[in-house]
Amino acid sequence: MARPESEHPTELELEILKVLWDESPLPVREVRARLETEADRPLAHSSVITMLNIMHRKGFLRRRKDGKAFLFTPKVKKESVSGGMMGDLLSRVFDGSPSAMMLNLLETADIDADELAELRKLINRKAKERQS
Amino acid sequence: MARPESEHPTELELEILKVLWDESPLPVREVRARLETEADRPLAHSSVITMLNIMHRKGFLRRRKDGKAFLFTPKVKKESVSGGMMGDLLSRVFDGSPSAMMLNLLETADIDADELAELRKLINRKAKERQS
DNA sequence: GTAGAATATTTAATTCTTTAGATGATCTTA
DNA sequence: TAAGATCATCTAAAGAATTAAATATTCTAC
Repeated sequence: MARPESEHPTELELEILKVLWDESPLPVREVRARLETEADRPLAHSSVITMLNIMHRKGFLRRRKDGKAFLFTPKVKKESVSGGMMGDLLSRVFDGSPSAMMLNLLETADIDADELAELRKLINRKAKERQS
Repeated sequence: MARPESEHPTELELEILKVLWDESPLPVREVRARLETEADRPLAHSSVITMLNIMHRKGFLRRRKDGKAFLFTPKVKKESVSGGMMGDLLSRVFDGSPSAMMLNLLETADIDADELAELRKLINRKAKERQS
């Protein structure tokens, strides 16, 4: 009768993953500090522990005891999470059409000339790869 | 102490919006039928009403009485919702870098030669627009 | 050894999301 | 006009997400 647990990280979970992708392993205390300074998310110590444990249960993190404290490490790669979330949006919003998604990106995001050149390069590289 | 209401439609809300973007206005009964056939989402009549009313409260839908039944119409455009969700992902996952997002799309999605050509065309068109 | 610091565990409160039963109102038709 | 169909409202249940207080444990410094 309720929403099933998402396979993708939630808002806060993603913030925590970002902290740990940037550097890990980290103890709770450190994760808490960085959430405050880097993500402007000041949480109580116990809140952070709760989240970290939930994420451990979900399989997003690895947890290892170091003395009396736990150290946390991401178990999922940044690329795979991004890819999963992109794929999700691609299928749910754009009915699986990459060019529809791309078009939206071009229209919505404010992209300067350098970025456009960069994008063109990416496409050319991809086109070359395909030929092999 | 809890999660704030999202500015973007949730999973089920998006399915309902898709139905209504495809054709509207529609009465509850019709929305229900299409959710079952098109989205493989068989819900009780009252469940659909509840959702539609929530979405009305959130400002996603317009509601108008037709005889004894209500007719529902989207109040938000497909492009604006897609754009919002893309922008959200762009900032939250790719730190606002469109080319990082694009790269991910190219790597993850399985894009054929025609799609690639299409994407190149989109970029060229955008580049031309920028010059004006 | 005792006070305090640093940890983790337990518990729970709040809001959101999803689902739907029970009930009531109104219309149609036999 | 009474029964059934059709629709809305009210109510609520249960899981998910977010936050944190209260409590217990263990280490450290005096």
